Amino acid sequence: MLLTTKNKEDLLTGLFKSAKLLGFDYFAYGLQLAVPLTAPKVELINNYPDQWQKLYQENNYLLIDPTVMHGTQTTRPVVWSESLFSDSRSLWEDANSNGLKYGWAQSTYGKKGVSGLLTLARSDDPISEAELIKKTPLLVWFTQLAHQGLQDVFLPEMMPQIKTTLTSRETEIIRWTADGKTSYEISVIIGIGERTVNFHLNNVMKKLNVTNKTAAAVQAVILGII
Amino acid sequence: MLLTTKNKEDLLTGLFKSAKLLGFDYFAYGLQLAVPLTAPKVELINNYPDQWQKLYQENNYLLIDPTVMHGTQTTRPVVWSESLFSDSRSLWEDANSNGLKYGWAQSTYGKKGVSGLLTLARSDDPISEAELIKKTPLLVWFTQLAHQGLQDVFLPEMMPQIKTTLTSRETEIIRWTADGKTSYEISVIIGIGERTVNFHLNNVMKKLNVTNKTAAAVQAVILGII
DNA sequence: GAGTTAATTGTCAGAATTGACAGGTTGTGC
DNA sequence: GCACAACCTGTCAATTCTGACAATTAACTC
Repeated sequence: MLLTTKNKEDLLTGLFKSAKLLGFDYFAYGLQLAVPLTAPKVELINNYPDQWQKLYQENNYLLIDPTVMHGTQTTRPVVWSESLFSDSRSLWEDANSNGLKYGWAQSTYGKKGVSGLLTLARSDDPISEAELIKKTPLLVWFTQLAHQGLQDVFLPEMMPQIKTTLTSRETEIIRWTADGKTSYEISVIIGIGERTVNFHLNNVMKKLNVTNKTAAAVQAVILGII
Repeated sequence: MLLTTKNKEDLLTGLFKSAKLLGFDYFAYGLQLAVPLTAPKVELINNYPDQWQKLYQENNYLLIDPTVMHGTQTTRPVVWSESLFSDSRSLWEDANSNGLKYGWAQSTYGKKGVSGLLTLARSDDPISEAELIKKTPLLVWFTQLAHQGLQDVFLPEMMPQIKTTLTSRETEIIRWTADGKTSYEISVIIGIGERTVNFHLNNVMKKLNVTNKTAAAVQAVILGII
């Protein structure tokens, strides 16, 4: 499996092909960021039938998808089943009628609040216990590889802030700010003018593309800068 | 191993005893919080000789301890060795002369920015490759149990904020705040008076024991409230 | 019905932040 | 020597936040 490419097309082709080799016609991956907190960005990548993709989006199935719920709770793999979808019958039935009958999903949590959910599915041939026992290690490994690869490709464009670097003074000041100190207090603590503190804070806000200290501090924490 | 007690004394006694059973005279555990960001709280628990504890603290060895450095980078276990301590000779020599010669350490990352580092050490009998192969699974398991137990006991008193719960309105408002919205903007978004937004923000700040929005939003993110 | 929790709104003064105008210093690498 | 990055400082107006004084309404539990 050659998943080391940084090229988007090649990566996706490789993933779809690998999914096929693992016995699944469909490959789907959802990448979710922690930000913005009030409406986290989500990117969906898959080779599902167009009609199903459309249905899924129109009905906002993402919000009630039990495999997504499961993935936010734990990184343990889960196999699609009648009971799993008991609280979302319409989703289950629509999926079935679009040829999505048997599936396997696992989520991953990364740094910087990034989480991913990989799903493999097919129309025929239920997933047996024996198949699971045999393939689980491969599937888990595949999940890791896919997560890594897709994150590398999609994260920079989904989260441009990720590339920001702060100078040492900026880091120092945003850290104190995150602890709740005012500009004046920080100026006393590190022995510079209050005006200078605000100057640095301003630069941090520009770099992180936000309009106030609060958002800057939160971003810095989420990005792991401080 | 009975590590299910919530009683501090019993837990420590149990841990020390278990360490002994695993072949180590000394048990040490460091618990570090993410907050305050500028001076993260640290709690050290161990049964090292008093003199060594004193030395360690006086010389601020925590800041240059290579096992600590390693633990912040990765959760892979590490065995004490001459080369590991090559950049901190005095620490290594002082440890040796206090009977701390052979050791094993592993860190763990938990939720809410909590991380722990468990160390097992002894004076005699080097840790052989064979011993490692045989004991690693046990040691890793022990680390998990110790981390869980110690976190349960020490976290509430180290991090009283952890018990805070916000009402749904408060959560909603602090989330928008963390995204950088002003009180007025939030009042428009959710359709209430600006005064009311500030009232709720005030309550959040009181609950989290901070004095401004910025610190409140950062706390909320770190605590996983939003 | 009494007590509790959550949510809402009012006013106002003092403090802090934000954005926009610039300009000067220090150290590093080519 | 010169470009460049990082750091430091100045003023000022408009906006925003913080803390302190309360008070009312709705929903739920006992």
